[in-house]
Amino acid sequence: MSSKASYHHGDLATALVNAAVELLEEGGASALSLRAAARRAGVSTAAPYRHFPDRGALLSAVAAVGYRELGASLMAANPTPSTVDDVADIAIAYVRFALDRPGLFRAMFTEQCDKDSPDRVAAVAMIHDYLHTIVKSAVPSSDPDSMATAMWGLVHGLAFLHLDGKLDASSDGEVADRVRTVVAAVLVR
Amino acid sequence: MSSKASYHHGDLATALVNAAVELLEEGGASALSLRAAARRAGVSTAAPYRHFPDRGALLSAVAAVGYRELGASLMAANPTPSTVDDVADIAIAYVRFALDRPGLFRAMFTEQCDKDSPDRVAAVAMIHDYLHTIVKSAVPSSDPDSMATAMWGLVHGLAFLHLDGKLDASSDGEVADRVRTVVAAVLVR
DNA sequence: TGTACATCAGTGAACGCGCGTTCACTGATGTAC
DNA sequence: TGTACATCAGTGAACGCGCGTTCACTGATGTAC
Repeated sequence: MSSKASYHHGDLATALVNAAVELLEEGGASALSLRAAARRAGVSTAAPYRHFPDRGALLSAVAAVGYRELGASLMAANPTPSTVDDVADIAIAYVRFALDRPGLFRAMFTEQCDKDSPDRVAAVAMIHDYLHTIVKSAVPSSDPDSMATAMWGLVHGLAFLHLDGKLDASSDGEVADRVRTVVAAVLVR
Repeated sequence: MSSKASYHHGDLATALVNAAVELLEEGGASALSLRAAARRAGVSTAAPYRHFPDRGALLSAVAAVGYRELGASLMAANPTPSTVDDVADIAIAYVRFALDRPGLFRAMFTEQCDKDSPDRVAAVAMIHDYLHTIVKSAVPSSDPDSMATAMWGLVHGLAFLHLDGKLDASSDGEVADRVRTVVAAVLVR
């Protein structure tokens, strides 16, 4: 943001995280390295170590950003869900996020999870609680906790199966239809 | 098997795949390399290239083995499922496979899928069909296709959420209970 | 049954690569007086 | 307002590493006659 081409960067930590997210989106999970992020941020190889103790710390920061953005996507899809169809909107948004930003999505879930990072834990909890609230309000059930976990498992699994080519993801519309149908099959009773 | 310590190995291709699976199970997805597999098979760095054109080919072979073993685990869990509880047995077996062999499971799903490998495609289809048959016979539904996809998505998602620490996987018994409860919440109607 | 030879499956050395991380350093910043 | 100095955030060169892949090679195998 502050485009001062000075010796001091200004906000290298943020710039590195942004760079890392871009790398993830362009080149997949394997494209993320401290060196590549530094390169993209226009800074020397050693500079990141002023802000992150090691590679894992950068990765945690990136994952935290990912969780926040996933949360925002879900809420944007349908701010006040009250029917099964509303819930399906959110399910579709979850799968879409994975397909639109596969590198980021994989980094969030596939890499080792350091329990240490409070940012990360909080972000995960937020998503879980959100799904919980939604399911509770839109899907009356005798066991809403299990229903919420089922919902998370279901959308998460559908996301990965599409991402990994086990379910056809070539048409956005078909993916959306499939997710909606599947969610309906499970929730409508 | 043929323990001839000769110049010619006998069945290097198989030995390399086995070595790769072991590496995956011991060190996770990052531990799999052509060089490491060669090392473990007791063979020179260049030898694998007599049997696999490149790293990806080895990976595909490994994935194919994984699919076959996953299929076997599912069938062993409950050969003739006819009730929702029987289906839950199979769901538990799916999640357990992921937790018991995380490296292999990740390699099967997380790595790039070359559509070329017929072994791989066939193995995936087999699992899909199997779940399909099970769900159809044990869970009457107006839309059995969607129900089968839901089932796959659900168990796949639960597997990854446990694997990545989003759901507590520290107790085998609790995991099994959770999976059973969630499956019941979705299937019982 | 014995020998010549093509083929196959290994060897080992080398290539270039990008990586994470450390080091002594230096330029910029901001605070105390 | 001006200056001395501590602190902070960079630099750039270097370390050792394991990787995928290629190369010219050689030992073992099996087939034709």
